[in-house]
Amino acid sequence: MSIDGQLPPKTRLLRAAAGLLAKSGGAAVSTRQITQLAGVTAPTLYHHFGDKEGLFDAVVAAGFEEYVARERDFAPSGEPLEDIRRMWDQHVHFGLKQPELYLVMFGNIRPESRPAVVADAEALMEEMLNKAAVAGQLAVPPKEAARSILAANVGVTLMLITEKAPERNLELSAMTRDAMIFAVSTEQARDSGPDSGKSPVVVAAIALNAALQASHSDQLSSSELKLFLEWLHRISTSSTS
Amino acid sequence: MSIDGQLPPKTRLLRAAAGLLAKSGGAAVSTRQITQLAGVTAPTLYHHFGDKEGLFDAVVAAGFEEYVARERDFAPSGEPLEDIRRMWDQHVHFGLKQPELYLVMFGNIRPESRPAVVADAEALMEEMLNKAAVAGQLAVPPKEAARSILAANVGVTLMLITEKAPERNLELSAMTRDAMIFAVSTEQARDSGPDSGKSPVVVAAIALNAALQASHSDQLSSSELKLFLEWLHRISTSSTS
DNA sequence: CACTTCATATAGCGTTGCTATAGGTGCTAG
DNA sequence: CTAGCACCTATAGCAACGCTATATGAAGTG
Repeated sequence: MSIDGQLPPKTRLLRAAAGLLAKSGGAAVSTRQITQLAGVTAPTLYHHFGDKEGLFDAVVAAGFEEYVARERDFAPSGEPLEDIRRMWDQHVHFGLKQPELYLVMFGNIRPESRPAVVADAEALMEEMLNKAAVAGQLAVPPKEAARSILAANVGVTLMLITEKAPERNLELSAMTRDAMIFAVSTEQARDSGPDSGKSPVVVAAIALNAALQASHSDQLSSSELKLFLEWLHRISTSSTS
Repeated sequence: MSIDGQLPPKTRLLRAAAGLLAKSGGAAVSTRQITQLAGVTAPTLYHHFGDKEGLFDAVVAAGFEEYVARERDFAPSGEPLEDIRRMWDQHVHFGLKQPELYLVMFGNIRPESRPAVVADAEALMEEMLNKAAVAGQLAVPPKEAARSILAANVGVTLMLITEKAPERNLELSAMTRDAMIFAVSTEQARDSGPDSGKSPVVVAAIALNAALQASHSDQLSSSELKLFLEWLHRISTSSTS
């Protein structure tokens, strides 16, 4: 059960901590557990890492290296904004694959103390956004864009982590991702139209009715569609308000 | 320094915990600090609240009540989307004004365990988005929109909390907020290129869906309605390939 | 060999969340 | 008035925590 080999104690501590952190299911991991698994006593830990957080930072640094490395390998596509998209997805993927490690990195939030790893992640994203800016695809300063996107990215990942695996809906991520990228990009050609009005059930039903007839949606079979339209007609001719 | 008056110990514990939590600057607050300030001994705490987390949950519940109350008071403006905007801002404001309380509510993340308060906040936002959906202003199902917006909202707030107060840039919040709201709304793509945005069918279906759930129309029997809603759901979640 | 330096161990401090047990307090029943 | 009962609170202390003062061993250098 212990981590032996003739590896130096420092390495054994790192592996023990990473292993326990990965298996613990988010529960707290004590220094005693770590030192015991590493086959080492307490002072050794504090000699090498200062304190518990120092150890965790070291573990996180290793995890982040892996994260960044995968990031950079994939980087060189022609489209900077497409790279950002992939960066977002890998961020989420990393968080869901190693939730405990991710939470040590991004979930350990305290006021006025920003973990170094956040700044690193921000720098990485900013660097990529810079390319987009050079290409004239950015409508916002890269720094602000990076912070904004990263904030949303972390928020989404944290929310997905709190969900039980089977229920996870990655659509949430994709949608938020595209919203953020679209918002900072220059491709928007918005034109706020004169909208309005309230549409109660009847109006909505009428709109749907018209829209359905005009488009060839294949979400419903023809027999289903027929019955659907009949009900729709019933609703839209009723006088609810 | 102690909380006296002749208030019952349960109340004193709540106030002591809330007070310490607010002042502690994010540092951990111990049960001994709390019980001492409340002028009470340990077993009293555990008799009333079960454990430390139970106490904090109670404090959070109170804080959330305040949060929701302020929310609802401001709610009734004409424009649902404007209400969402204000909701976002109040969320951020609440987080920055009481960071410690906010972190207990939203920052205490663990895998597979979603705090009840998150679900409540999500429900509150979904409720508001429903109004927007009824008005035909939503291009996405309210549930998904709520989760997405809330995720980004929490992410931004957490990021702002980690910054030291003087450096806080609320532009980050405003920008992310508008990006998310814009993304779920129908105001985009009104003049519309080929593949920009959802088709009218989808928008109408979403609006009708929300409207039907809001007003109990009796034009359809319950079994018919069930099937009808199922089809509607199929349409409104279809991608605009 | 003496001396320094680095690395690990022994033992224990102070604090944490929590609890087994017992004692008070106020109520209703006889 | 007293007996019993349910509720609430206190005394005292356990096990686990992060961490450290101090000591011992090993390795290299003059």
